[in-house]
Amino acid sequence: MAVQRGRRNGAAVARKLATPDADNAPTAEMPAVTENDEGTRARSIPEAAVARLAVYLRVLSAMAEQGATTVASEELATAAGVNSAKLRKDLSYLGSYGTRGVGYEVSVLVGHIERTLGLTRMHKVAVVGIGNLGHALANYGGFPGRGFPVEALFDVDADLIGVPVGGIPVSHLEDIPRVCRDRGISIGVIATPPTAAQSVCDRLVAGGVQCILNFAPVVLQVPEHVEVRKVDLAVELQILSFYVARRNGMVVG
Amino acid sequence: MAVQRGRRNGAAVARKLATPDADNAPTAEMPAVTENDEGTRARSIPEAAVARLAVYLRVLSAMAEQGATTVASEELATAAGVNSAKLRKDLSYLGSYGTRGVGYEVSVLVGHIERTLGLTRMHKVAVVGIGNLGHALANYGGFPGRGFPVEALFDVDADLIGVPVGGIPVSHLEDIPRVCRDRGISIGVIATPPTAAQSVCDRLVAGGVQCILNFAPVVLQVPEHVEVRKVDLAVELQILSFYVARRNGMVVG
DNA sequence: TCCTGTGAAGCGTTTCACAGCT
DNA sequence: AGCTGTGAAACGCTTCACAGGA
Repeated sequence: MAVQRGRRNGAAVARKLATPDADNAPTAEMPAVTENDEGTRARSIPEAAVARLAVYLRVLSAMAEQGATTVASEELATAAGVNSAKLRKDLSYLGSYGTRGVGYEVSVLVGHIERTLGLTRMHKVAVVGIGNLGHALANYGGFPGRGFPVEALFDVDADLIGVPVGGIPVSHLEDIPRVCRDRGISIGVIATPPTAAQSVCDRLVAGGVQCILNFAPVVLQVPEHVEVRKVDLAVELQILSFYVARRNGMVVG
Repeated sequence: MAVQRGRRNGAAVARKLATPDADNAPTAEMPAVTENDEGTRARSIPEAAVARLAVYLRVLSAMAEQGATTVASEELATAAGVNSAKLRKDLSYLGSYGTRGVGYEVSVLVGHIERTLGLTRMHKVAVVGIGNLGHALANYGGFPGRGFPVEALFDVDADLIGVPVGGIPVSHLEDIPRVCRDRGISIGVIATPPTAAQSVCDRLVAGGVQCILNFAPVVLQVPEHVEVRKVDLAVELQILSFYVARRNGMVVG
Protein backbone atom coordinates (compact mmCIF):
# COMPACT_ATOMS: atom_id res chain seq x y z
CA MET A 1 0.00 0.00 0.00
CA ALA A 2 1.37 3.28 -0.95
CA VAL A 3 0.69 6.46 0.80
CA GLN A 4 0.47 9.62 -1.15
CA ARG A 5 0.63 13.25 -0.35
CA GLY A 6 1.24 15.41 -3.32
CA ARG A 7 2.44 18.93 -2.97
CA ARG A 8 4.73 20.30 -5.62
CA ASN A 9 3.46 20.46 -9.14
CA GLY A 10 5.54 19.18 -11.95
CA ALA A 11 6.47 21.47 -14.82
CA ALA A 12 3.29 21.90 -16.81
CA VAL A 13 1.04 20.40 -14.19
CA ALA A 14 -1.58 22.75 -12.91
CA ARG A 15 -3.58 20.85 -10.34
CA LYS A 16 -2.12 19.35 -7.25
CA LEU A 17 -0.66 15.99 -8.02
CA ALA A 18 -0.79 13.07 -5.72
CA THR A 19 2.10 10.68 -5.52
CA PRO A 20 2.96 7.62 -3.56
CA ASP A 21 5.01 7.11 -0.47
CA ALA A 22 8.06 9.20 0.06
CA ASP A 23 7.15 11.61 -2.65
CA ASN A 24 6.11 15.04 -1.51
CA ALA A 25 8.43 17.73 -0.47
CA PRO A 26 7.04 20.05 2.18
CA THR A 27 9.54 22.58 0.94
CA ALA A 28 9.46 26.31 0.68
CA GLU A 29 6.26 27.99 1.66
CA MET A 30 5.12 26.13 4.70
CA PRO A 31 2.45 28.05 6.50
CA ALA A 32 3.85 30.46 9.01
CA VAL A 33 3.70 29.69 12.68
CA THR A 34 0.23 28.94 13.88
CA GLU A 35 -0.86 28.00 17.33
CA ASN A 36 -3.41 25.54 18.55
CA ASP A 37 -5.75 25.77 21.48
CA GLU A 38 -2.93 25.50 23.94
CA GLY A 39 -0.33 27.52 22.20
CA THR A 40 1.56 24.42 21.16
CA ARG A 41 3.83 25.07 18.21
CA ALA A 42 2.33 23.26 15.27
CA ARG A 43 4.51 24.56 12.52
CA SER A 44 6.97 22.75 10.35
CA ILE A 45 6.72 19.30 11.83
CA PRO A 46 8.26 17.09 9.18
CA GLU A 47 5.79 14.97 7.27
CA ALA A 48 7.54 11.81 8.36
CA ALA A 49 7.41 12.81 11.98
CA VAL A 50 3.67 13.41 11.87
CA ALA A 51 3.09 9.86 10.72
CA ARG A 52 5.15 8.56 13.60
CA LEU A 53 3.40 10.73 16.18
CA ALA A 54 0.24 8.79 15.47
CA VAL A 55 2.09 5.58 16.21
CA TYR A 56 3.57 6.95 19.43
CA LEU A 57 0.10 7.96 20.46
CA ARG A 58 -1.20 4.45 20.08
CA VAL A 59 1.68 2.96 22.00
CA LEU A 60 1.35 5.55 24.74
CA SER A 61 -2.36 4.88 25.09
CA ALA A 62 -1.65 1.19 25.51
CA MET A 63 0.99 1.97 28.10
CA ALA A 64 -1.36 4.26 29.98
CA GLU A 65 -3.98 1.50 30.09
CA GLN A 66 -1.41 -0.76 31.67
CA GLY A 67 -0.82 1.80 34.34
CA ALA A 68 2.45 3.33 33.16
CA THR A 69 2.79 6.97 34.17
CA THR A 70 6.29 7.62 32.94
CA VAL A 71 8.27 6.38 29.98
CA ALA A 72 11.84 6.83 28.75
CA SER A 73 12.60 7.52 25.13
CA GLU A 74 14.38 4.22 24.70
CA GLU A 75 11.40 2.24 25.92
CA LEU A 76 8.83 4.14 23.90
CA ALA A 77 11.05 4.02 20.85
CA THR A 78 11.44 0.26 21.00
CA ALA A 79 7.71 -0.23 21.40
CA ALA A 80 7.04 2.05 18.47
CA GLY A 81 9.68 0.47 16.27
CA VAL A 82 11.98 3.44 15.86
CA ASN A 83 15.29 4.37 17.41
CA SER A 84 15.38 6.63 20.41
CA ALA A 85 17.18 9.51 18.74
CA LYS A 86 14.45 9.76 16.16
CA LEU A 87 11.80 9.55 18.79
CA ARG A 88 13.32 12.34 20.85
CA LYS A 89 13.71 14.50 17.79
CA ASP A 90 10.08 13.88 16.86
CA LEU A 91 8.89 14.76 20.32
CA SER A 92 11.04 17.84 20.36
CA TYR A 93 8.89 19.26 17.57
CA LEU A 94 6.06 19.43 20.09
CA GLY A 95 8.20 21.33 22.55
CA SER A 96 10.19 20.11 25.53
CA TYR A 97 7.92 18.10 27.72
CA GLY A 98 10.29 15.49 29.08
CA THR A 99 12.25 15.45 32.30
CA ARG A 100 15.97 14.86 31.98
CA GLY A 101 17.14 11.90 33.90
CA VAL A 102 13.60 10.57 34.09
CA GLY A 103 11.64 10.48 30.85
CA TYR A 104 8.23 11.61 29.70
CA GLU A 105 5.00 11.66 31.59
CA VAL A 106 2.65 9.48 29.60
CA SER A 107 -0.51 11.51 30.06
CA VAL A 108 1.19 14.78 29.25
CA LEU A 109 2.65 13.37 26.07
CA VAL A 110 -0.67 11.89 25.01
CA GLY A 111 -2.28 15.26 25.46
CA HIS A 112 0.31 17.10 23.44
CA ILE A 113 0.29 14.63 20.58
CA GLU A 114 -3.50 14.66 20.44
CA ARG A 115 -3.54 18.41 20.24
CA THR A 116 -0.82 18.49 17.64
CA LEU A 117 -2.66 15.99 15.47
CA GLY A 118 -5.87 17.94 15.85
CA LEU A 119 -7.60 15.08 17.65
CA THR A 120 -9.27 17.34 20.15
CA ARG A 121 -11.96 17.84 17.60
CA MET A 122 -14.20 15.29 15.83
CA HIS A 123 -13.69 14.56 12.17
CA LYS A 124 -16.79 13.17 10.53
CA VAL A 125 -16.15 10.57 7.87
CA ALA A 126 -18.06 9.61 4.74
CA VAL A 127 -17.43 6.33 2.97
CA VAL A 128 -18.15 6.17 -0.74
CA GLY A 129 -18.52 2.84 -2.49
CA ILE A 130 -20.20 0.22 -0.36
CA GLY A 131 -18.68 -2.86 -1.96
CA ASN A 132 -16.61 -5.37 -0.02
CA LEU A 133 -14.13 -2.84 1.20
CA GLY A 134 -16.60 -0.03 1.78
CA HIS A 135 -18.72 -2.40 3.78
CA ALA A 136 -15.76 -3.32 5.91
CA LEU A 137 -14.90 0.32 6.45
CA ALA A 138 -18.46 1.30 7.29
CA ASN A 139 -18.64 -1.46 9.86
CA TYR A 140 -15.56 -0.28 11.64
CA GLY A 141 -18.29 1.94 13.09
CA GLY A 142 -16.61 4.97 14.53
CA PHE A 143 -13.17 4.58 13.11
CA PRO A 144 -10.15 3.40 15.04
CA GLY A 145 -9.37 5.31 18.18
CA ARG A 146 -12.61 7.27 18.13
CA GLY A 147 -12.77 10.82 16.94
CA PHE A 148 -13.60 9.64 13.41
CA PRO A 149 -17.29 8.73 13.34
CA VAL A 150 -18.64 7.48 10.02
CA GLU A 151 -21.66 9.66 9.34
CA ALA A 152 -22.49 9.12 5.70
CA LEU A 153 -22.39 6.31 3.16
CA PHE A 154 -22.75 6.50 -0.60
CA ASP A 155 -23.08 4.15 -3.55
CA VAL A 156 -24.54 4.06 -7.07
CA ASP A 157 -26.29 0.74 -6.69
CA ALA A 158 -30.06 1.39 -6.48
CA ASP A 159 -30.51 -1.77 -4.40
CA LEU A 160 -28.30 -0.29 -1.70
CA ILE A 161 -29.81 3.16 -1.43
CA GLY A 162 -31.62 3.54 1.87
CA VAL A 163 -30.28 0.27 3.24
CA PRO A 164 -28.54 0.86 6.56
CA VAL A 165 -24.99 -0.39 6.84
CA GLY A 166 -23.45 -0.19 10.26
CA GLY A 167 -26.43 1.87 11.30
CA ILE A 168 -26.26 4.47 8.54
CA PRO A 169 -28.48 4.42 5.45
CA VAL A 170 -26.71 4.50 2.10
CA SER A 171 -27.28 7.59 -0.05
CA HIS A 172 -26.80 8.05 -3.76
CA LEU A 173 -23.58 9.38 -5.24
CA GLU A 174 -25.44 12.38 -6.59
CA ASP A 175 -26.29 13.48 -3.10
CA ILE A 176 -22.67 13.56 -1.97
CA PRO A 177 -22.26 17.36 -2.06
CA ARG A 178 -25.50 18.12 -0.28
CA VAL A 179 -25.23 15.40 2.36
CA CYS A 180 -21.59 16.13 3.10
CA ARG A 181 -22.33 19.78 3.56
CA ASP A 182 -25.41 19.12 5.70
CA ARG A 183 -23.63 16.71 7.99
CA GLY A 184 -20.36 18.58 8.15
CA ILE A 185 -18.25 15.76 6.77
CA SER A 186 -14.55 16.57 6.81
CA ILE A 187 -12.99 13.33 5.62
CA GLY A 188 -14.07 11.35 2.58
CA VAL A 189 -13.02 7.76 2.03
CA ILE A 190 -13.14 6.55 -1.57
CA ALA A 191 -13.64 2.81 -1.93
CA THR A 192 -15.13 2.77 -5.40
CA PRO A 193 -13.84 1.18 -8.58
CA PRO A 194 -11.11 3.28 -10.16
CA THR A 195 -13.29 4.61 -12.96
CA ALA A 196 -15.67 6.28 -10.52
CA ALA A 197 -13.03 7.66 -8.21
CA GLN A 198 -12.33 11.02 -9.83
CA SER A 199 -15.97 11.99 -10.16
CA VAL A 200 -16.64 10.92 -6.61
CA CYS A 201 -13.66 12.94 -5.52
CA ASP A 202 -14.98 16.01 -7.31
CA ARG A 203 -18.32 15.65 -5.57
CA LEU A 204 -16.70 15.27 -2.19
CA VAL A 205 -14.74 18.42 -2.81
CA ALA A 206 -17.93 20.14 -3.90
CA GLY A 207 -19.40 19.07 -0.57
CA GLY A 208 -16.67 20.86 1.30
CA VAL A 209 -14.64 17.80 2.24
CA GLN A 210 -11.07 18.79 3.02
CA CYS A 211 -9.37 15.42 3.24
CA ILE A 212 -9.63 12.31 1.16
CA LEU A 213 -8.41 8.83 1.84
CA ASN A 214 -8.32 7.08 -1.50
CA PHE A 215 -8.40 3.30 -1.85
CA ALA A 216 -8.97 3.41 -5.59
CA PRO A 217 -5.90 2.84 -7.74
CA VAL A 218 -6.00 6.21 -9.49
CA VAL A 219 -4.13 9.43 -9.12
CA LEU A 220 -6.73 11.94 -8.02
CA GLN A 221 -6.71 15.52 -9.19
CA VAL A 222 -7.79 17.89 -6.44
CA PRO A 223 -7.63 21.61 -5.73
CA GLU A 224 -4.77 22.86 -3.61
CA HIS A 225 -6.64 23.08 -0.35
CA VAL A 226 -7.62 19.42 -0.35
CA GLU A 227 -5.36 16.83 1.19
CA VAL A 228 -5.24 13.37 -0.36
CA ARG A 229 -3.71 10.22 1.03
CA LYS A 230 -3.69 7.06 -0.93
CA VAL A 231 -3.83 3.45 0.06
CA ASP A 232 -3.03 1.13 -2.79
CA LEU A 233 -3.04 -2.58 -2.24
CA ALA A 234 -1.64 -3.46 -5.62
CA VAL A 235 1.29 -1.12 -5.09
CA GLU A 236 2.01 -2.55 -1.66
CA LEU A 237 2.04 -6.08 -2.98
CA GLN A 238 4.26 -5.12 -5.85
CA ILE A 239 6.74 -3.49 -3.53
CA LEU A 240 6.83 -6.65 -1.46
CA SER A 241 7.30 -8.60 -4.67
CA PHE A 242 10.32 -6.45 -5.49
CA TYR A 243 11.98 -7.33 -2.22
CA VAL A 244 11.28 -11.04 -2.59
CA ALA A 245 12.70 -10.95 -6.08
CA ARG A 246 15.80 -9.11 -4.97
CA ARG A 247 16.33 -11.39 -2.02
CA ASN A 248 16.04 -14.44 -4.22
CA GLY A 249 18.80 -13.10 -6.43
CA MET A 250 16.35 -12.27 -9.18
CA VAL A 251 17.08 -15.53 -10.93
CA VAL A 252 13.54 -16.36 -11.84
CA GLY A 253 12.79 -19.77 -13.35
CA MET B 1 -2.51 4.70 6.52
CA ALA B 2 1.12 4.37 7.19
CA VAL B 3 3.47 2.20 5.35
CA GLN B 4 6.30 0.61 7.15
CA ARG B 5 9.58 -0.93 6.15
CA GLY B 6 11.97 -1.25 8.99
CA ARG B 7 15.62 -1.74 8.46
CA ARG B 8 18.01 -0.19 10.94
CA ASN B 9 17.85 -1.32 14.50
CA GLY B 10 17.82 1.17 17.28
CA ALA B 11 20.43 1.03 20.00
CA ALA B 12 19.49 -1.91 22.17
CA VAL B 13 16.95 -3.30 19.76
CA ALA B 14 17.76 -6.74 18.53
CA ARG B 15 14.99 -7.71 16.16
CA LYS B 16 14.13 -5.85 13.04
CA LEU B 17 11.93 -2.93 13.82
CA ALA B 18 9.10 -1.82 11.70
CA THR B 19 8.37 1.83 11.35
CA PRO B 20 5.95 3.95 9.45
CA ASP B 21 6.25 5.79 6.24
CA ALA B 22 9.51 7.45 5.44
CA ASP B 23 11.42 5.60 8.09
CA ASN B 24 13.95 3.10 6.84
CA ALA B 25 17.28 3.91 5.41
CA PRO B 26 18.46 1.42 2.81
CA THR B 27 21.96 2.50 3.73
CA ALA B 28 25.24 0.70 3.83
CA GLU B 29 25.05 -3.00 3.15
CA MET B 30 22.70 -3.24 0.25
CA PRO B 31 23.04 -6.57 -1.53
CA ALA B 32 25.66 -6.51 -4.23
CA VAL B 33 24.63 -6.36 -7.84
CA THR B 34 22.28 -9.13 -8.82
CA GLU B 35 20.69 -9.74 -12.14
CA ASN B 36 17.25 -10.88 -13.06
CA ASP B 37 16.18 -13.15 -15.88
CA GLU B 38 17.06 -10.60 -18.50
CA GLY B 39 20.15 -9.15 -17.01
CA THR B 40 18.37 -6.02 -15.94
CA ARG B 41 20.18 -4.23 -13.15
CA ALA B 42 18.12 -4.59 -10.06
CA ARG B 43 20.50 -3.21 -7.51
CA SER B 44 20.18 -0.11 -5.45
CA ILE B 45 16.91 1.21 -6.75
CA PRO B 46 15.89 3.71 -4.11
CA GLU B 47 13.02 2.63 -1.94
CA ALA B 48 10.95 5.60 -2.96
CA ALA B 49 11.49 4.87 -6.63
CA VAL B 50 10.29 1.29 -6.29
CA ALA B 51 6.96 2.47 -4.94
CA ARG B 52 6.57 4.79 -7.89
CA LEU B 53 7.48 2.15 -10.44
CA ALA B 54 4.35 0.27 -9.43
CA VAL B 55 2.32 3.36 -10.17
CA TYR B 56 4.00 3.92 -13.52
CA LEU B 57 3.21 0.33 -14.37
CA ARG B 58 -0.47 0.83 -13.77
CA VAL B 59 -0.58 4.00 -15.80
CA LEU B 60 1.36 2.40 -18.63
CA SER B 61 -0.97 -0.58 -18.69
CA ALA B 62 -3.93 1.74 -18.99
CA MET B 63 -2.20 3.61 -21.80
CA ALA B 64 -1.41 0.39 -23.61
CA GLU B 65 -5.05 -0.62 -23.43
CA GLN B 66 -5.97 2.63 -25.07
CA GLY B 67 -3.62 1.85 -27.89
CA ALA B 68 -0.67 4.07 -27.02
CA THR B 69 2.62 2.66 -28.20
CA THR B 70 4.90 5.49 -27.22
CA VAL B 71 4.93 7.94 -24.36
CA ALA B 72 7.06 10.92 -23.39
CA SER B 73 8.28 11.43 -19.85
CA GLU B 74 6.21 14.56 -19.41
CA GLU B 75 3.00 12.78 -20.34
CA LEU B 76 3.62 9.71 -18.22
CA ALA B 77 4.75 11.84 -15.31
CA THR B 78 1.60 13.93 -15.35
CA ALA B 79 -0.57 10.84 -15.47
CA ALA B 80 1.32 9.29 -12.58
CA GLY B 81 1.30 12.45 -10.51
CA VAL B 82 5.02 13.13 -10.40
CA ASN B 83 7.26 15.57 -12.21
CA SER B 84 9.08 14.47 -15.30
CA ALA B 85 12.58 14.78 -13.87
CA LYS B 86 11.74 12.37 -11.13
CA LEU B 87 10.14 10.02 -13.56
CA ARG B 88 13.16 9.98 -15.84
CA LYS B 89 15.46 9.44 -12.91
CA ASP B 90 13.31 6.56 -11.71
CA LEU B 91 13.28 4.95 -15.12
CA SER B 92 16.99 5.42 -15.46
CA TYR B 93 17.45 2.95 -12.59
CA LEU B 94 16.12 0.27 -14.91
CA GLY B 95 18.61 1.19 -17.61
CA SER B 96 18.25 3.39 -20.65
CA TYR B 97 15.26 2.25 -22.58
CA GLY B 98 13.97 5.50 -23.98
CA THR B 99 14.61 7.10 -27.34
CA ARG B 100 15.84 10.67 -27.24
CA GLY B 101 13.66 13.02 -29.13
CA VAL B 102 10.82 10.51 -29.01
CA GLY B 103 10.05 8.97 -25.64
CA TYR B 104 9.56 5.48 -24.30
CA GLU B 105 7.97 2.51 -25.98
CA VAL B 106 5.10 1.54 -23.73
CA SER B 107 5.38 -2.21 -24.07
CA VAL B 108 9.11 -2.21 -23.50
CA LEU B 109 8.76 -0.14 -20.37
CA VAL B 110 5.98 -2.35 -19.03
CA GLY B 111 8.20 -5.37 -19.52
CA HIS B 112 11.16 -3.84 -17.76
CA ILE B 113 9.17 -2.61 -14.80
CA GLU B 114 7.45 -5.96 -14.41
CA ARG B 115 10.75 -7.75 -14.37
CA THR B 116 12.28 -5.29 -11.97
CA LEU B 117 9.38 -5.66 -9.56
CA GLY B 118 9.58 -9.42 -9.82
CA LEU B 119 6.14 -9.69 -11.38
CA THR B 120 7.17 -12.33 -13.87
CA ARG B 121 6.54 -14.83 -11.16
CA MET B 122 3.38 -15.57 -9.15
CA HIS B 123 3.23 -14.63 -5.51
CA LYS B 124 0.69 -16.67 -3.61
CA VAL B 125 -1.16 -14.79 -0.91
CA ALA B 126 -2.67 -15.92 2.38
CA VAL B 127 -5.18 -13.78 4.23
CA VAL B 128 -5.41 -14.20 7.99
CA GLY B 129 -8.43 -12.92 9.88
CA ILE B 130 -11.67 -13.29 7.96
CA GLY B 131 -13.58 -10.45 9.57
CA ASN B 132 -14.98 -7.54 7.62
CA LEU B 133 -11.67 -6.53 6.16
CA GLY B 134 -10.35 -10.06 5.62
CA HIS B 135 -13.57 -10.90 3.84
CA ALA B 136 -13.15 -7.95 1.58
CA LEU B 137 -9.55 -8.88 0.84
CA ALA B 138 -10.41 -12.53 0.20
CA ASN B 139 -13.07 -11.50 -2.25
CA TYR B 140 -10.72 -9.42 -4.27
CA GLY B 141 -10.06 -12.91 -5.61
CA GLY B 142 -6.71 -12.89 -7.27
CA PHE B 143 -5.38 -9.59 -6.07
CA PRO B 144 -5.17 -6.46 -8.17
CA GLY B 145 -3.39 -6.78 -11.44
CA ARG B 146 -3.12 -10.55 -11.25
CA GLY B 147 0.04 -12.27 -10.16
CA PHE B 148 -1.15 -12.31 -6.55
CA PRO B 149 -3.64 -15.16 -6.22
CA VAL B 150 -5.18 -15.66 -2.78
CA GLU B 151 -4.60 -19.32 -1.99
CA ALA B 152 -5.22 -19.66 1.72
CA LEU B 153 -7.49 -18.17 4.35
CA PHE B 154 -7.25 -18.45 8.12
CA ASP B 155 -9.28 -17.54 11.17
CA VAL B 156 -9.81 -18.65 14.76
CA ASP B 157 -13.58 -18.70 14.64
CA ALA B 158 -14.75 -22.33 14.65
CA ASP B 159 -17.87 -21.35 12.72
CA LEU B 160 -15.74 -20.18 9.83
CA ILE B 161 -13.38 -23.13 9.51
CA GLY B 162 -14.10 -25.03 6.34
CA VAL B 163 -16.46 -22.38 5.00
CA PRO B 164 -15.37 -21.25 1.56
CA VAL B 165 -14.86 -17.52 1.11
CA GLY B 166 -14.18 -16.36 -2.39
CA GLY B 167 -13.80 -20.02 -3.33
CA ILE B 168 -11.25 -20.94 -0.69
CA PRO B 169 -12.11 -22.76 2.52
CA VAL B 170 -11.00 -21.11 5.75
CA SER B 171 -8.40 -22.99 7.81
CA HIS B 172 -7.54 -22.62 11.46
CA LEU B 173 -4.77 -20.32 12.66
CA GLU B 174 -2.89 -23.31 14.02
CA ASP B 175 -2.52 -24.71 10.54
CA ILE B 176 -0.87 -21.58 9.19
CA PRO B 177 2.68 -22.96 9.11
CA ARG B 178 1.74 -26.26 7.50
CA VAL B 179 -0.70 -24.87 4.96
CA CYS B 180 1.58 -22.00 3.98
CA ARG B 181 4.44 -24.37 3.41
CA ASP B 182 2.30 -26.88 1.50
CA ARG B 183 0.84 -24.26 -0.81
CA GLY B 184 3.99 -22.25 -1.23
CA ILE B 185 2.55 -19.01 0.12
CA SER B 186 4.96 -16.12 -0.19
CA ILE B 187 2.88 -13.19 1.03
CA GLY B 188 0.83 -13.12 4.20
CA VAL B 189 -1.82 -10.49 4.83
CA ILE B 190 -2.71 -9.90 8.47
CA ALA B 191 -6.24 -8.61 9.00
CA THR B 192 -6.73 -9.78 12.56
CA PRO B 193 -7.34 -7.78 15.72
CA PRO B 194 -4.13 -6.26 17.04
CA THR B 195 -3.77 -8.71 19.93
CA ALA B 196 -3.54 -11.69 17.59
CA ALA B 197 -1.25 -10.07 15.04
CA GLN B 198 2.15 -10.95 16.47
CA SER B 199 1.36 -14.61 17.00
CA VAL B 200 -0.14 -14.84 13.52
CA CYS B 201 2.95 -13.17 12.19
CA ASP B 202 5.19 -15.69 13.94
CA ARG B 203 3.22 -18.55 12.42
CA LEU B 204 3.40 -17.07 8.97
CA VAL B 205 7.14 -16.76 9.34
CA ALA B 206 7.26 -20.35 10.55
CA GLY B 207 5.42 -21.28 7.37
CA GLY B 208 8.15 -19.75 5.26
CA VAL B 209 6.30 -16.58 4.32
CA GLN B 210 8.78 -13.90 3.28
CA CYS B 211 6.58 -10.86 3.09
CA ILE B 212 3.84 -9.57 5.29
CA LEU B 213 1.25 -6.90 4.69
CA ASN B 214 -0.03 -5.88 8.09
CA PHE B 215 -3.39 -4.20 8.59
CA ALA B 216 -3.32 -4.60 12.35
CA PRO B 217 -2.28 -1.55 14.33
CA VAL B 218 0.76 -3.14 15.94
CA VAL B 219 4.45 -2.97 15.31
CA LEU B 220 5.41 -6.49 14.28
CA GLN B 221 8.67 -8.06 15.30
CA VAL B 222 10.09 -10.24 12.55
CA PRO B 223 13.41 -11.84 11.68
CA GLU B 224 15.71 -9.97 9.32
CA HIS B 225 14.82 -11.84 6.18
CA VAL B 226 11.14 -11.02 6.39
CA GLU B 227 9.79 -7.87 4.83
CA VAL B 228 6.88 -6.10 6.50
CA ARG B 229 4.72 -3.35 5.14
CA LYS B 230 2.05 -1.80 7.23
CA VAL B 231 -1.28 -0.29 6.40
CA ASP B 232 -2.80 1.60 9.26
CA LEU B 233 -6.13 3.28 8.86
CA ALA B 234 -6.05 5.07 12.17
CA VAL B 235 -2.67 6.55 11.37
CA GLU B 236 -3.82 7.72 7.95
CA LEU B 237 -6.85 9.43 9.40
CA GLN B 238 -4.78 11.07 12.08
CA ILE B 239 -2.35 12.41 9.54
CA LEU B 240 -5.24 13.88 7.60
CA SER B 241 -6.52 15.33 10.84
CA PHE B 242 -3.18 17.04 11.37
CA TYR B 243 -3.39 18.77 8.03
CA VAL B 244 -6.97 19.91 8.57
CA ALA B 245 -6.00 21.27 11.94
CA ARG B 246 -3.01 23.09 10.56
CA ARG B 247 -4.96 24.51 7.66
CA ASN B 248 -7.65 25.75 9.99
CA GLY B 249 -5.05 27.66 11.93
CA MET B 250 -5.28 25.25 14.83
CA VAL B 251 -7.71 27.53 16.56
CA VAL B 252 -10.08 24.87 17.70
CA GLY B 253 -13.35 25.96 19.25
C1' DT C 1 24.15 9.08 37.02
C1' DC C 2 20.61 9.05 33.87
C1' DC C 3 17.99 10.69 30.19
C1' DT C 4 16.37 14.62 27.46
C1' DG C 5 17.08 18.05 23.90
C1' DT C 6 19.61 19.49 19.95
C1' DG C 7 23.41 21.34 16.81
C1' DA C 8 25.84 19.24 13.26
C1' DA C 9 27.20 15.52 10.28
C1' DG C 10 25.62 11.97 7.20
C1' DC C 11 22.47 10.13 3.75
C1' DG C 12 18.89 9.43 0.64
C1' DT C 13 15.76 11.74 -2.40
C1' DT C 14 14.36 15.39 -5.32
C1' DT C 15 15.20 18.96 -8.44
C1' DC C 16 17.95 21.46 -11.68
C1' DA C 17 19.97 22.12 -15.85
C1' DC C 18 22.19 20.68 -19.70
C1' DA C 19 24.94 17.42 -22.59
C1' DG C 20 23.98 14.20 -26.01
C1' DC C 21 21.34 11.31 -29.15
C1' DT C 22 17.60 11.00 -32.74
C1' DA D 1 13.95 20.72 -32.45
C1' DG D 2 12.72 17.49 -29.13
C1' DC D 3 13.29 14.45 -25.42
C1' DT D 4 16.14 11.34 -22.74
C1' DG D 5 19.75 10.45 -19.35
C1' DT D 6 22.46 12.18 -15.67
C1' DG D 7 26.03 14.75 -12.92
C1' DA D 8 25.64 18.08 -9.42
C1' DA D 9 23.17 21.12 -6.34
C1' DA D 10 19.47 21.51 -3.09
C1' DC D 11 16.69 19.76 0.37
C1' DG D 12 14.78 17.07 4.03
C1' DC D 13 15.19 13.34 7.12
C1' DT D 14 17.94 10.45 10.11
C1' DT D 15 21.63 9.56 13.07
C1' DC D 16 25.36 10.93 15.95
C1' DA D 17 27.23 12.62 19.90
C1' DC D 18 27.26 15.42 23.60
C1' DA D 19 25.89 19.49 26.41
C1' DG D 20 22.96 20.26 30.10
C1' DG D 21 19.27 19.68 33.50
C1' DA D 22 17.10 16.59 37.14
